[in-house]
Amino acid sequence: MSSESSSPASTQAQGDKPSYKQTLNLPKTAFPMRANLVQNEPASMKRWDGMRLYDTLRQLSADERRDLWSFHDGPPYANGSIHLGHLLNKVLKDFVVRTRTMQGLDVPYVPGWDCHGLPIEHKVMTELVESGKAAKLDTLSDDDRRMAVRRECRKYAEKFIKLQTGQMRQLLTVADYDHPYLTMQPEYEAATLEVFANLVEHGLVYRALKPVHWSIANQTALAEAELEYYDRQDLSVYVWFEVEDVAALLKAFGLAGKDPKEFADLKPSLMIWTTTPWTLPANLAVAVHPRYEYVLAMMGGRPTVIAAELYAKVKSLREKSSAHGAAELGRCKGADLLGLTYRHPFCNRVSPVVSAEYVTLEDGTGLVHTAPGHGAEDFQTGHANGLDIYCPVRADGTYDDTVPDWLRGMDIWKANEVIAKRLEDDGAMYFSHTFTHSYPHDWRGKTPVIFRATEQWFAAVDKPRAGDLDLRTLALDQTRDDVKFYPEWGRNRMRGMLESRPDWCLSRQRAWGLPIPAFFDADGNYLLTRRTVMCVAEKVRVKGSDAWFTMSPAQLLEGYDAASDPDAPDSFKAQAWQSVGPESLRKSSDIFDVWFESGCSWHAVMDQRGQADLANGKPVELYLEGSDQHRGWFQVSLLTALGATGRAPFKALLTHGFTVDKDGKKMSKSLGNTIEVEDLLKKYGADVCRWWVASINFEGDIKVDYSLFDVAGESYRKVRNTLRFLLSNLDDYTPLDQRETMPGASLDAWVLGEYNRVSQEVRAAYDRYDFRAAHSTLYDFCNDTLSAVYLAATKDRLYCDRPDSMRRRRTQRAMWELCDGLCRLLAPILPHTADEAYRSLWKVDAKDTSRCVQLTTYLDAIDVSADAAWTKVMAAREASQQTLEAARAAQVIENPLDAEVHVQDADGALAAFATRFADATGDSFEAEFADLLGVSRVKFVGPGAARVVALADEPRCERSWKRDGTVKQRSDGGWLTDRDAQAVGVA
RNA sequence: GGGCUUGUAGCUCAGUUGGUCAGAGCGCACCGCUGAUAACGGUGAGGUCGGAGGUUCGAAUCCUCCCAGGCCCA
Repeated sequence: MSSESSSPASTQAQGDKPSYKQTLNLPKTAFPMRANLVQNEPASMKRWDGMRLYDTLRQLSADERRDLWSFHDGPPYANGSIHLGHLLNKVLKDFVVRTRTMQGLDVPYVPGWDCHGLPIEHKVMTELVESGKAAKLDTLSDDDRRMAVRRECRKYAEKFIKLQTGQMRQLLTVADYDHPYLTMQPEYEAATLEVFANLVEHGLVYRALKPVHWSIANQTALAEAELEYYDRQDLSVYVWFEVEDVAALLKAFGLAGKDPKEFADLKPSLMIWTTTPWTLPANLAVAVHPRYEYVLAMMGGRPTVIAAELYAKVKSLREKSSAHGAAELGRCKGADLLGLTYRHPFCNRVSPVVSAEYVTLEDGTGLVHTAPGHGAEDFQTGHANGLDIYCPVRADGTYDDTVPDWLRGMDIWKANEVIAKRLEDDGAMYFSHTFTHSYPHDWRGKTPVIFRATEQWFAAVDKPRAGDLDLRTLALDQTRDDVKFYPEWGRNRMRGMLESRPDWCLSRQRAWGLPIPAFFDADGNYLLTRRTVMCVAEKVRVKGSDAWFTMSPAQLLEGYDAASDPDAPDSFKAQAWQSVGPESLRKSSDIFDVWFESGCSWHAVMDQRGQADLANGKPVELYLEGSDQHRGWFQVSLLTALGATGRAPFKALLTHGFTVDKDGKKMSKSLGNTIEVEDLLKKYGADVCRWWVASINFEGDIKVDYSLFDVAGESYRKVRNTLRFLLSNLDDYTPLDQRETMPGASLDAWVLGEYNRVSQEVRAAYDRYDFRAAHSTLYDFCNDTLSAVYLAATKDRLYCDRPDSMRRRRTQRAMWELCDGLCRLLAPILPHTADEAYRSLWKVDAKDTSRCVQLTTYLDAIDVSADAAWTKVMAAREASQQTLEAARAAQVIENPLDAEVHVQDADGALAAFATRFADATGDSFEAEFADLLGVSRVKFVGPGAARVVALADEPRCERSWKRDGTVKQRSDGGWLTDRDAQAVGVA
């Protein structure tokens, strides 16, 4: 308009351009648009540390007598840097702690580490070997050597605990990092022994043979991780085991017509195959697969039982003729062979055919030589069939005296040939040849390893606990009825694992761990009672488990008297022993399986620190770990607690899935698809990483890719900008102590009502650990309800109204509540950003620690009652947006402020509401609706009359850019609406 | 090989007990704003719900099998 350039207003403004800009209340805030998380999060951390946030929360809880809500951290292994799984796990735990804390509960969180165990010891031993120190250690006494290794292991664990603590703190987790629990702490070790003492008392601990990997060269047991596989030449033998009960054999193959006596002269036999002939003296059974098919066929002149599928293959090893079929006498299923018996080819005994599912048809004969003392599967089969765990091989790799005399004292490797020769001579060898295969070797000595049964300590799963049910039944009962599972399918999964788990082998033959406090006398009898364990526990509580290695049996048992211990074996009570005393005892050299230690944390941490009291029926509220812990920590914790107290240590179990790459594949260093936590933190900052965690469905596999963090970053920025916009419009606002009530007809009441609903939804989602739902509800609220609707609609009044107009102040009050409430709802997920915004809201400076969102609780519901008509208003708004968009597409208008929209008000509800609105607020509802659409004017019209009218010909307010029909030239020469004229103070 | 589990638009996910359940957000495309501006607003296109059978009047939703993943065992 030509008149604009000549108006006084324009000349009063700067230079030649007309402007009312400096008369507006434009947004202003110190809260930056760009978060700069990587740079700014450390400052938040420092501030929280300075105010001792964790301790302050505990103090606050004590002062306010908050209810305790106990949460228990499962200990990660003190080895290496934290990985994505840790990030996910620790952040989820932090969500739980923070959401419950903001609810007004007392939620202490003690982080822990699993410190003992093979991975560390192995790593330390490797370093000692490489540096040449290991050889020196081997010259020391057993106790001294172990102590030396243990010292190195402790240093190693401490180093990584420190490293991981720093990394976990970078994730902005709130925890008692000054007082973590470590499974190698004396008080933890002592408490572990206390639990063990209870298990011993309840008769659940026993000693039995079990095959382990054994290094003959070092006379020590080895773990899987200590094996290295190299090629080795061995003798592969196919051996006949002559059937004892020929009649039963004939019956199994449906050959009842044959005469057993006559048939027996043909020496009908089972054909087995093995690559370790030296284990044959320990053979106690032959295993078949119950569903496979077996044939009885002539091989090498004997009626031979062999898997149907392997018959031709094995027969061709020795017999070149192709007419195999003619030699077949009968067929049956493996199940039909069960219970048959055979004579050992050179030991004087008869053994049975048993069933085993692991029998395969890839190699051998389908009939598996089973030596329960010399193989893991053999052991299980032996157990299942009540066989002895027979192991005639001594620690030095020679046979003991239970084998035939021609083998006694012989080295097992030499025995391979001797046994083969004997089988040949006796006509029991069908075929043999040397072949090369991959075979496990000792990582240190590079010598071949064998499976050898050794005495181990076990916890019985099926034995009745004194005066009670057995652990398996107890565990199944409690996981069926008493424990909650998130997600629910965890129940089924864990119960399935409980149903099939074998007895728990508690012992390991290592140095870096908690010793099993058993004593042996010269005859091999052991002393292990509740009292002896408690006696040792006292020493351990003072000196740590090193005491076991530095103290003598007499010192360790000081204060213990076998004679008065009702549980002590008679041999230890006997007069003769009493005169010799504990000094004559030998200390056990076994340590506990590390799972036993971590499985005792409910007592060692939660009981001891007063956060739970299982014996008196106060278990922990929640354990939260990856779903692998259904078999791991959850299960071992359950078993130790049931064994010691009869009760489950937790009320609920929450599991998350595992991180996979963007294609859903497992992450591994060898595939090169791993992503480092350090890199994510450096690139995105903790709050964005946490925002990402909150966005995922953690129950299943979790895809991880940088692009997903980019998305999380974008989404974070939207929320941040909403907070920023709220803050920037509150710059000139101070909340009044007394809250006025919002007129229910006002838009502000509507948005606060929406906030109340969202707040309730978010808190309910937090309650059920549905962080994803909370995340998306918060996100949608910021974007949709606030950014697109409320903030867009109120911009005009905030900028253009008189600063202290009632309408503007009312909106500012609503915005204050929104900002305050949002900060608190966001705080569990975005601790840094929420606190940054919260502090900005209160305008406290960097050093000021008087305000901290983490010390608040969620805002109570705001006392408003929005007019029910707002639902219709918002629907009409959406419909009108379509009308507007169509007009824009038809080029009726470009800028919405050039438009008057005729809004369809079919039932007159809007018009009716307009009256209530005007009465309550003193403002025009048409103008309010125009703001909701971002247009200049609105009219309510009847059905079918919705349209857009262009207002380009009407004068435009130079201040608010509206064409609301009141624009005219004012006393200062500017063209203004009535409202703007009043705001500027011109007539 | 077994137990549990996952597979819905390019991406992340909603879809209670089978019947407007084919949805949301991001991304993308187009438009607007330029007084939230390394921002903001509006509109739109996109999927035979891993595959194949089956039950049913009707299935993403129940059953069977298969394919591709994950955890734990063997």
